[in-house]
Amino acid sequence: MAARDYGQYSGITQAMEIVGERWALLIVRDLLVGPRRYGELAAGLPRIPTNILAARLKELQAAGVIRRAPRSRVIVYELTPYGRELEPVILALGAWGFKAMGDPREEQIITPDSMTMDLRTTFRPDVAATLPATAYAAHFGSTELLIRVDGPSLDVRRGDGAADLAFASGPGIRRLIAGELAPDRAIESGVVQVLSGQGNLLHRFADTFHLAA
Amino acid sequence: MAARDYGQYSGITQAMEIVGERWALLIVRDLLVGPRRYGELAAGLPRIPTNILAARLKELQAAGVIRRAPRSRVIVYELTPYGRELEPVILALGAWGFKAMGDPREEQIITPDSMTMDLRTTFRPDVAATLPATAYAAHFGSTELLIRVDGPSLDVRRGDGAADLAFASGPGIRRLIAGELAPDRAIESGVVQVLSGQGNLLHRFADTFHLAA
DNA sequence: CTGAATCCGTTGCGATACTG
DNA sequence: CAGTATCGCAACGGATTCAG
Repeated sequence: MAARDYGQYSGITQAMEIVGERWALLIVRDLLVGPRRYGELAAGLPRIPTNILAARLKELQAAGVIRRAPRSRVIVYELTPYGRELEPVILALGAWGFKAMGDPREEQIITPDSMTMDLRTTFRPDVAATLPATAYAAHFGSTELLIRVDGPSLDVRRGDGAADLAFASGPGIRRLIAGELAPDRAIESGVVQVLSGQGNLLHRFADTFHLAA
Repeated sequence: MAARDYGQYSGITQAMEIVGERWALLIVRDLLVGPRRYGELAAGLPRIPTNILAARLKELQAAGVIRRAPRSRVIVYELTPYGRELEPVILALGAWGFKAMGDPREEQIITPDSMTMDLRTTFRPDVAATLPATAYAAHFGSTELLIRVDGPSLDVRRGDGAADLAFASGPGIRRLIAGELAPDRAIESGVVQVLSGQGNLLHRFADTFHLAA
């Protein structure tokens, strides 16, 4: 820590010394979705070496950002209250990065947790509050998310369920959320495939989840 | 980039691939205060190796976060509009880290730019708007800042100037801002030394710059 | 089978020296 | 003053092995 600290006394350097190491904030991101087991974290961060994951978990624990908790016979990792206060940081960073996203590279995948946080990032509670409560079932490759919007509140969880609109999409969904692609065009061009429900509900989805440039 | 990317298609991983490298966000932090020359950046980041600074500047430029600009015969680095959009990220990170700060370690220093951003982080525009316009001259070791609060707006610049309250302080100022130390106690205990003006203006300062736990 | 620890090759970082 | 070059080391990446 002596050679790797920033030698400065300020809020940002302090934060960087705690969560500035590679992978640390991505672990926090996934834990913002919910408590996770070691293997679940490894699965959500496909390229993380197992020794690095173990090291980060220890460091984040020592810093009071996460804790190990026994949950019905197995260990899960979860954020402490202080760790949960990183949510605004993750959301701000996610919004900033979202604008720089292009088309996905070959090896880039979408995980349920990363998609969940991207949805939280782009969610507009003020807009949603003016719209009727709606449930969307979204299929991104093999990951299925049930997205429930009710007034200004958002709930995303894995799995399927009753929904007003069910659709499948690849990474092209980003262009819909970014406003680069109109909902109608998204359906016409096959970027989004409506599986059930009225296709024009995709307008509502695009209004609810949107990040202006 | 192939071995060091995160292999995921999401806003946060995209952001981390651009500004996630060591030192990158600290460079952005200092540039949020204003355009800076190479040597000024090096001086503000005392422990950064010069080759790393050069490398980061190139990477940030390539990513469209900063640009080199000629300013009256010399080159300065400045944020692009997109780079400036990192301000909410830096402020959120700074606020989070601020809460974890303890007493400074031996080698930790305070730079004018880092202190300026810490002040911006803890500035409460809503509170300031209810208070009279006030100018503070703050001396932290060898760095002098002129802090002008006028309604909900804050202006911090280096150097001295006419002020309603001039004071000197060491890193103990953090405890004042964190609310751990009352303004009166700060003066009594010598943590803050009033150089000119009415000492009770320090109350106003503590109200204006404050971060609750 | 999950949750790691170990080993080793590679890369990025830290420190210092050097150059236009 | 604004970088570039060099070198040792610590951290990372990948695979394998080990413990509960």
